[in-house]
Amino acid sequence: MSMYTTGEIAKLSGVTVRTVQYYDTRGILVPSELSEGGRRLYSEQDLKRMRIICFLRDAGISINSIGELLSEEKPGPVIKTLLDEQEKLLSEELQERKDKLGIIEGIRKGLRDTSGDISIESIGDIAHRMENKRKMRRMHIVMLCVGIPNALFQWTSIVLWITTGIWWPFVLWIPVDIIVSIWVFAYYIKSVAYICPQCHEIFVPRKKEMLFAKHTPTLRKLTCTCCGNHDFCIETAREKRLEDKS
Amino acid sequence: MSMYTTGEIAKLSGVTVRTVQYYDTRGILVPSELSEGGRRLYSEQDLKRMRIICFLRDAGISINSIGELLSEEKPGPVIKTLLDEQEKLLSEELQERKDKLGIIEGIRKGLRDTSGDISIESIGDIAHRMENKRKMRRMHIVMLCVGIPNALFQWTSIVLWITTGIWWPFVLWIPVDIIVSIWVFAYYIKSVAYICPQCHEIFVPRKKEMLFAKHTPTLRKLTCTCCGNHDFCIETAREKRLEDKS
DNA sequence: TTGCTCCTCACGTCACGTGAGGTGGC
DNA sequence: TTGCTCCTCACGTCACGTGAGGTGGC
Repeated sequence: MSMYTTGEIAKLSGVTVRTVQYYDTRGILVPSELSEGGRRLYSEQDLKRMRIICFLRDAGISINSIGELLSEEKPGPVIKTLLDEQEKLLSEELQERKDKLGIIEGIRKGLRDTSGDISIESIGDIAHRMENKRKMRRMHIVMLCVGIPNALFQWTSIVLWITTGIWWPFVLWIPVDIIVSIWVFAYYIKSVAYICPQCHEIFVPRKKEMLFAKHTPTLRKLTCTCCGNHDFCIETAREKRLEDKS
Repeated sequence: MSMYTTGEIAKLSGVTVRTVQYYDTRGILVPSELSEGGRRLYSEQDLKRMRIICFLRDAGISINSIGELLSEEKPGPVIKTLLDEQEKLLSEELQERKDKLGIIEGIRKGLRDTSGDISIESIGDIAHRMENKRKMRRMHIVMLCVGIPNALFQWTSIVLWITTGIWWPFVLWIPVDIIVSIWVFAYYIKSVAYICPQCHEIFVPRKKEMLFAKHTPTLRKLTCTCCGNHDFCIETAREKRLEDKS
């Protein structure tokens, strides 16, 4: 029977000689013969095994796992768990790359918006704006998830009252509505801070002032706790360090 | 000015103490002070730098590249090439995961079709069938890419002849059509082999026999060059080792 | 004899994680 | 004094790649 040398096995299975040698030292594909001069000689069976190893490797399964799998008498259950684990891992890694690509897109956008020279600080600003956007989006989602069901129930109860004359669901819901509204407002107050346009400090305003201040979706007219300036301030997500102070 | 310890910097930027120490030894974030006892002390500036480092790291940029970027006076062009490279790398890695997930799906399907116990050989069979499918698909694509334009031109010239009486494009195309047809057939013959249902050997039939043999899209009635059996044989992609023999 | 292939060390990769054994600072 | 935090080695990770220096086989 003709035997294959290391180089032949490598070429036939599309790997380097070094890889074939490595699989030998790892005990995953030991040549079935050795020549007198100590050279590795592989049989047709070995080639088939090598093909299977490469196939599983192409699915991203580790050499250790392939070794265990191949030494198993009944590989059925082992391979199934292995595939499950591998699929989970790959899906996570896939999502990770997507997230990273998203960050890169964000940096690109931020750089386009940057006027003048790009400095290290401007990268920091981009990072801050992106982080802020992410946090604010999360906050808005939480508020909507609580607020919308509440509003829906309220409207439904009003419609019910008008169309059928059943009034008690509306009345019963009033205290719940008040509690939910207070919670949403408290959550909102606790989650944001403002950037003073005068001194650029990030500050947390007093709750009472915030409640009655003029505002747009992203600005609010407040008195800076740092420099005392009274003007429209940019809303931003509150950092953990500031949370202790409030 | 208050300074941060290693642990504080770590907590504020969401990494481990070990990572902060590592960035110091790598020279990427050297603490601006050391206490008398040799402990690292970080300034507010250091924290900002750390945030930028973490941000770029989250985009998957290597520590080396971040180091180079931060030591640059005008980081504009450097960051742009870095982002391009990183995007390319991530896209490749993304595709790689997708391919691996595809292989896992293929193994799953193959295992469902496997009757009886799952053995190492059955994994080999699945690998072989998948590899075969891939190669056959590639072959079919090449054939279609050549065949369809040729057929289209031929039909167009016929339509032209019938509707306007201009006959010469059709006549001129006849020799081209013959050459293309021969090439497609030669390519097809060169790309396939057949599995004998009797002896399970993969063989390459004689060209003449193949040309006139009865066939379906996946089967062809041939004489096995190994055992002489004459029956419908399964079409499969030809391996490189067999190509030399033909 | 001359290329070519193959052999075995032994070290490098990348961004940290994990002890071990010792010490600073409240 | 007692925890807690921090310090510096030093080794491990994963699947090989890359020389170096030597040798088998045509």
